[in-house]
Amino acid sequence: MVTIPRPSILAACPPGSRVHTEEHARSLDDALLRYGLPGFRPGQREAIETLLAERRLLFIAATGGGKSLIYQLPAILLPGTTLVISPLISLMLDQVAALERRGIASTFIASSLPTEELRRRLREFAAERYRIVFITPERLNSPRFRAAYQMMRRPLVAVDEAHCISEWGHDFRPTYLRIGELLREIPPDRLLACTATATPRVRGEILERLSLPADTRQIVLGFSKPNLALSVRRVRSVKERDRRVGAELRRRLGRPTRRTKLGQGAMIVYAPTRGAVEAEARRLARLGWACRAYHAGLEPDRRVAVQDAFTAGRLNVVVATNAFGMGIDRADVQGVIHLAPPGSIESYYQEVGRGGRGGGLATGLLLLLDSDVAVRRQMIEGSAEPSNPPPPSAARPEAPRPEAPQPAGTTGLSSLETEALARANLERRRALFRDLMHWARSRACRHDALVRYFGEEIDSRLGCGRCDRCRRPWSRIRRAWRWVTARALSR
DNA sequence: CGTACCCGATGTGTT
Repeated sequence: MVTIPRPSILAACPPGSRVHTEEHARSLDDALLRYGLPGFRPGQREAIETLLAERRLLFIAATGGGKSLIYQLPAILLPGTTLVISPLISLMLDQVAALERRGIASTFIASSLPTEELRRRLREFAAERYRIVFITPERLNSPRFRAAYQMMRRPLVAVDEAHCISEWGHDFRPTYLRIGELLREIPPDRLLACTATATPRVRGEILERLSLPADTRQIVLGFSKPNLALSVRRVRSVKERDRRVGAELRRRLGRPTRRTKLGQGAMIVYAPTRGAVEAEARRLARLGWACRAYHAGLEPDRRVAVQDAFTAGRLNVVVATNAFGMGIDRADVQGVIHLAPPGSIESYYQEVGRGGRGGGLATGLLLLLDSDVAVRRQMIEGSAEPSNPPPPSAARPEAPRPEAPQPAGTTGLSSLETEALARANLERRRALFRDLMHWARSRACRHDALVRYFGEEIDSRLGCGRCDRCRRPWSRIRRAWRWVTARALSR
């Protein structure tokens, strides 16, 4: 474990800026009006005030809980350029579009831009023409970017989707683990991390990796999604799995139809591999559903087309790998089906949480077929091979790579250390999957167990009343009994 | 056997 001794990466701030006053509060309301909103939603004002007064905050709220306002409002109030670190270029596009509609000068800087445009934006950035600039964590490595930012005012850095630090940093996108380190020479006055899903453990890791003190205030608005009706079904064969999927689609959407509209309902079907996605999408299309496959192996244009068709309501079923999700905003998703278990409760919660955004009832059906569970296990075991396993020799025969056992350019780790990290990461992923399977097999209320996993206290032991566990007869009787005894005791 | 950034070495065709 690499621990960073520095207590804080925040820049020293003039003491006056920490004082919170009546005047300050009024300027918040003014800013909100200018922003175009009539009032704060629960928790938002407190979060912004905390960020302004204490200069650091970990903010956790379900999707739609108004996370972006927590950095956007301070960005309007504070002089200088606020930086938002975001995992996906597609997310940055959405955010910039939304800010432009509000008349806030913002942009993103990413490799997707033509060189000339990239240069222009860097110039404008350096001249502090933007209120908010979106970047990926990798951009913090760029010398040109760093040099520009170093000369600028740095009121706030916000790490959006901060769970990526823990979810991706350990293997897939290592820069996520180094954000704190990369900010050391360009320290912002304030630092905000926000996400919709993080266990207490992950929250601790986020703070640690960002070099924020462990007592940094955490505002957690809650994980409960009572409108989700969750169930887990063990299935014996592919045939039975197929039948369950079809039945669930019909139950939620009615008869298969190719004519779909926004508001009529939609479903997301998650599959573990690209191959399984393609196969299932073909099967469902044959059955008459307006459905498309989505995974990272598709042409970029096609991915955008499928996502747009889904959010616009021209499709009501998407079969996808975990590539589908972040930034998907459709209110009438009535259910999420998992053909196979994802790698963790965090992933499951993120994915199933794409249902019921509009507040209506939505179902989550997780199917467990032994061979699919095995596929997930293989993915976990295979993923943590020492660093990136080189592609099979057939892939690029004419590219003679210089003998470089260590890509030692960025990390100064010995092979022993990298191996130890890989092993720890493997253990970590095994444990995450164990937790998911434990949850799947547990007899507790699905909803309550999920919420408890994320560290939220549950006072009512009555269950959600909607999940498969709560709907079993013995469970209903026990619940009724508890209710009666609780009432009797309270007299 | 899934998830995404990065701009940099190399090659091909144009004026």
